[in-house]
Amino acid sequence: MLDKSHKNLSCSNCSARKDSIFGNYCECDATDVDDLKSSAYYKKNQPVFLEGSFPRGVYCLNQGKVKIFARGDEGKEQIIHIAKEGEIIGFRSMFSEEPFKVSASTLEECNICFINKEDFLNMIDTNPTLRNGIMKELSKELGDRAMFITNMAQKSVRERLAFSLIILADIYGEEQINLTREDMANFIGTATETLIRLLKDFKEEGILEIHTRKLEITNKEKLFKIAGK
Amino acid sequence: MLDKSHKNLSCSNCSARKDSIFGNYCECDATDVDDLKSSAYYKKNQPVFLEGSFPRGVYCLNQGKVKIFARGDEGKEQIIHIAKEGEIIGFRSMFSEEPFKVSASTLEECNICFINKEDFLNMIDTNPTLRNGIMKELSKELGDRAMFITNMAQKSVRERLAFSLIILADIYGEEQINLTREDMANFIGTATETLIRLLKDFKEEGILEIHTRKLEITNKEKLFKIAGK
DNA sequence: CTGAAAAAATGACAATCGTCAGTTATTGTA
DNA sequence: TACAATAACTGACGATTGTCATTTTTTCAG
Repeated sequence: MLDKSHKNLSCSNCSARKDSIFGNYCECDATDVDDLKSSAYYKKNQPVFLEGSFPRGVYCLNQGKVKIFARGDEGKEQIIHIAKEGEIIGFRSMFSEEPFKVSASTLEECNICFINKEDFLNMIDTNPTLRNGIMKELSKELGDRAMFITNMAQKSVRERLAFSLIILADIYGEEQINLTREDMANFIGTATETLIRLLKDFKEEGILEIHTRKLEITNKEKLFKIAGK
Repeated sequence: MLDKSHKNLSCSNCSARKDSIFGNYCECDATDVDDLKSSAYYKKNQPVFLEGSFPRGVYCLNQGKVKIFARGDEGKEQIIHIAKEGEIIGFRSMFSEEPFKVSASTLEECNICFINKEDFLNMIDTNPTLRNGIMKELSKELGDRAMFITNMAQKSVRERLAFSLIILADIYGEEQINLTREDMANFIGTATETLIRLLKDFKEEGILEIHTRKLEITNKEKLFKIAGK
C-alpha cells in the first residue's frame, strides 16, 4: 500500500477516498483533485505541520495514522486526535487565519497528499456540497471536543483509559492498537507510569492482552462498563 | 438595557452588534436581519436549548450571559463556554445535522434574538463574508477547545482556577465575576468544596476579594503566574 | 420582615494519582 | 549480532483532590 516513490498516488483509485470528505460530499471528478494535489511519503515520527506556523494548504491522509497534539506549559504533549486514512487535516487554521495551535506528527509510515491553500479555498468557494461537508465536519468535531473536555474533567484516569481504548480500538480497526506508552498516556491525560500500571490491572482483569507495544482488546463489554455509559 | 416587553429590539441599534459576527463580517443591512429575527426576554436560569433536541435556528445574545454545558455520565454539568452579549449560539448542531450535544441556560436575565434555521442557512449560502466569518469562528473555537482539553489534562485544579479566573474576568469585563460556586466548579472541572477552599487560599494570598457571590480580582499578575505561561 | 430553601463554607478522611529514582526489556542500527 | 539508545516497567511515597457529613450564611417568596 505504501508508496515511497512519491509518484503514483491517484485520487481515482485512492483506497482512502471512500472514507474521505471528498468521497462523501464531493461530486467533483476525482481527477480534478488529482491535478491539484501532490503526494509524499512520510517516515514514522515525522512532523506534518507545527504549532505556531501558518498553514500553506491541507493534508489528506492516504495511508497511515497521524497524531494531532497541543503542548502544555511545560512542553508536555496532549494528543487531541488521532487521524487515520481518508481524513483531511490542517484546514482549521486556514479558516481561522491564525497560526496552527496544534502540531501533527506521523505515528507510522504514511502517504500523505497535499493541496495548496488557494486551490482548496477555491474548491470550497465553488463547491457548496464540499463546503457543507467541511462545515459539518467542523461542527461535529466541536461536539466531540465538548465530550472530550467533559470526560477529562469528570472521569477518573481508569475510566478515561477504558474510554480511550474503545476509541483507539475503533481507530485501529482490524489492527491491534500500536502506540508508545507515552503517546497513549498523552492521549488519556495521565503520567506514563500510571498508564502502565492501569494497563497491567486491565490485563489481570482479562480485558486485554499486552503484546509488548501492541494491545489486543479481549473484552470490550467490560471496557464499556468501566468507561461509563 | 433589558427589554422585558419582547418588542422593540432592533438590529440597527443593537448594542451588542459591534461585538457580533454580524457587525464584524456582514456587510448586509441590519434591517435585513431585523425582518427575520424575533426577540425574547429570558429569566435567570432559563434553558435556551437542550442537549438531545434538534436545532430550529440560532440564538443571538443581545444582553446577558449564557452557559453552554455538557453533562457527564452521572449528570454532572461541565461548562464548556460562557457566551456573552454579541455572541451567536446554537448554530454548530445545525451544520452537523445532529441533535445538540450541549445545553444552554441563562446565567442572568437576558434578551435573546432568534433567527430561523432556513433563514440563517440562506444567509450563509448567499453571503460569503458571513459564511467565512462563521467558518473562522468554528475553526477558532476548535483551537480554543484543544487548549481547553490540554489545560484540563495537564494543569492542577489550582492552576486551572487561576486560568479560569482570567478568562472569567475577561468575560465579565467591568462587572465582577458573578457565578454560583457550583457553576464555577463545573467550569473548572472540580468539586464545589475544592473550589471554595481554593478561593479562600487565593483570598488569603491577596489575589481576590470575595463579596459573597461576586469576585473581585485584585492581583491579576499573580493569577497569570499561577496559571502558568 | 420572616421563614424556608438554596448556597456557601468547614472539617475529617481516604483514595487516586503524580513524582522520582531505579531496573529490565526492546528496538534499531552499525 | 552486539550494543547503545529508547521504551517499558516497578517500587516507594506524599500531595492533591474528591467524598460525606454538618454548620453557617444568603436569598427569595409570601
